[in-house]
Amino acid sequence: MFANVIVDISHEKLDRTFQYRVPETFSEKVKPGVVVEIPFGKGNRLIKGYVVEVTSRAEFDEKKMKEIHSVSTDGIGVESRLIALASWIREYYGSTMIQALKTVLPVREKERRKEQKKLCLKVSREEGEKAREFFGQKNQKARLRLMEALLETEELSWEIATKKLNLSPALIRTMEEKGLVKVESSTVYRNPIRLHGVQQEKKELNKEQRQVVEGILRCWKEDAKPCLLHGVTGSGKTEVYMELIEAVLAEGKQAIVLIPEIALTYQTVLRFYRRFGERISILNSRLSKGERFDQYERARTEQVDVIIGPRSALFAPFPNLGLIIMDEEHEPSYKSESVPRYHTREVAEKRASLEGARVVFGSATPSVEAYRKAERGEYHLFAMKKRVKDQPLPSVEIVDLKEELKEGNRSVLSRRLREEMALCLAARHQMMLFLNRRGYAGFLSCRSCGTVLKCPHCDVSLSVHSNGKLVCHYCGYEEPKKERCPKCGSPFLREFGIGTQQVERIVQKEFPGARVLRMDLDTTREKDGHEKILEAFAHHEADILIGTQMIVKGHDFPDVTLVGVLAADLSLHAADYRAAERTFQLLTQAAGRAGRGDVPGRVVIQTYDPDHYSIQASKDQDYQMFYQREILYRRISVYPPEGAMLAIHASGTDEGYLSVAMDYLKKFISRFEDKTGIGIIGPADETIAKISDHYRKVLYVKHEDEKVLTMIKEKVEQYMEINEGFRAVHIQFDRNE
DNA sequence: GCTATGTCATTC
DNA sequence: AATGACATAGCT
Repeated sequence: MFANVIVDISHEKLDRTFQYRVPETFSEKVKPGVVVEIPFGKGNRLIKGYVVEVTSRAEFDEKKMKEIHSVSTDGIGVESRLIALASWIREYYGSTMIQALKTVLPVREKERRKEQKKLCLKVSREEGEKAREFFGQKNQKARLRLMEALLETEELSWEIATKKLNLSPALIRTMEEKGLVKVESSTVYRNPIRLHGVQQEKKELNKEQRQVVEGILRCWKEDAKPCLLHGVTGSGKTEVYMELIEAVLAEGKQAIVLIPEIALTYQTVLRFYRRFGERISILNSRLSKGERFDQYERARTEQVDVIIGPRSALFAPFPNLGLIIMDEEHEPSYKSESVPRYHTREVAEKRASLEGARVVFGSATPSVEAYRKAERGEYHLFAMKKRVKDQPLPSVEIVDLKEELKEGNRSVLSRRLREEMALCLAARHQMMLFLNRRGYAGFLSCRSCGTVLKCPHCDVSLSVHSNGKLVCHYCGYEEPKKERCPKCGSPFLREFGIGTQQVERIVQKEFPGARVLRMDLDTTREKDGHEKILEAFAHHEADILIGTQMIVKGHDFPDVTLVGVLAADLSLHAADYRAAERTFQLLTQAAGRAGRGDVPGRVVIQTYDPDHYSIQASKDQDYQMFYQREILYRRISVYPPEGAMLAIHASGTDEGYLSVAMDYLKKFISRFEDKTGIGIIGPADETIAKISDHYRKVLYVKHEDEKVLTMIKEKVEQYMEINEGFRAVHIQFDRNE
């Protein structure tokens, strides 16, 4: 039996596993996550390491392999539990162990500890000067350098000594043995940003919130199942979370609060500070690697006991984790976009079960996956149906754009929406116009021959920017806007599709007096741009906010009484089985932005497909109706959660080669078809068949049981490893996408 | 030929 | 990161 071990030394070159033989006597104790002592390097010095994988296959010359020296008894720390989690991530999502470890044990890189080691003079100045002269006479340059530096600055950091003065560790040690210098190590934490003088306060819960809190606490006593809290926007889920956190802290345990990156606003953070003061730490993308590491360190040493942050906060190394809260559980940003492509919901559940912690998922529009589990009794379900201040839910109106077109209105603004906008402006209220679409600009197409201008490196059309350039959103390729069609030379190039920029122009023209703010990739590129715009809007510096997805999340704007969704079905036509779900969630959320103050809100949804169930359901804010239709669709097509999917994404620079490789892969997988009853779809081009000159194809494997897919994934990994032909093809796995 | 120092590859 | 192997400069 062999164990793959990562060594406890932070250096890039050692950032991989080493294989050791497991002596018979330890074979019981050695498993992923266990801390072991191993002989390492030429001197076989004993160092600590973490077992990452136990295998019967020797991946290294057995004659040269060393044995594990001993199994550490105190090896049940946080790290080992996180490594066990990484091991599961590797197996389930498909990645190398290193990739999994990197997501789970963040930044164990260079900036591990700052100014950890220092050198200083151990003898008096006179003796030091004597020594300096002695080394000078004997022409011992390195020793001379060290003495000179120490006589000058008194204290010398390890880094400067080894890098700048080019002193070897061996030399420093001999100097230490001679009793001339002293090596001190200390840990310095960088100070995180703090909010001072914030009054701690606690809000009284209303009856509905009270009931939910009590219900969840009761469930915790009975079993370890996660709880799903389905509460309409504005029902005060955050207060419930805080109450639950309080209960967990009272037991001497710690809590993690996960929120989508985009919702991590100053407002949210402030609310948590008010309640938990110094005991809380915030992780966000603005922290440097070092600062981030310090936050984790503060968690490990229990200087804080609540951490709030986006998906990476899930891996906070709390020694006694009691609760994981995942707000807006349905948010797509919880799915990692890089390998391992884990979903935070699944990993949170896994971590909780490994560490005996509780999980609470919350959402106004739960994901179909989570709701299905609640329906099956795998989660406890709680509902909050009322808004906190008893505000009525906004009234929603659907406008059929086909009708508008028939009556000769070709503008992006329907007559109904324009009326409402005029009323809203007259009342000095605010409104949000929501363009349900990623990206923004339209594309150029030739009216004579129909050619669409495309990126030469990617299979997407080029977007028209206001600066007069054509830009590719996938690889960044740019070219000046063409006057003539490159194919037929016709000067009649037309811009298709609309983006926020165009909407802004139209609104300005239609309502010249209104102050308009636009929020999209262009206006938020600068640091904090996102927050600044929302802040400005909150301070009533504008009447109309135009934007994409990003404006419907987070902030609370009490003066917003009108929300307009310009083209609700845009997200409906994505080539993705979750399109209807995304649309429903976005519309419900957008609608939830209206009427958070005293004046009831109004919502106008424009669409070409007014009868679609996800649009109808969002009109009445009827989650049940949406869910019933959607789960039926998933069941019929065997999509998750009514079946599991494994996507095998492949890319390569040679299209023909890639195509052949995928056919081979399909043939290989087909061998398991009869035995397991898996379904294979594809191979097919990805939605975007080429990005940055890399062709992309995808193969889907379906089965009711996810374990079968894990097995298939494992087989494919092995097959590719043996098969030389797959060298030029890059493969990534994805679960349930 | 010896020592102090610098450079480099290696770590299961 | 830390170590030993090896190369090289400057000395007796």
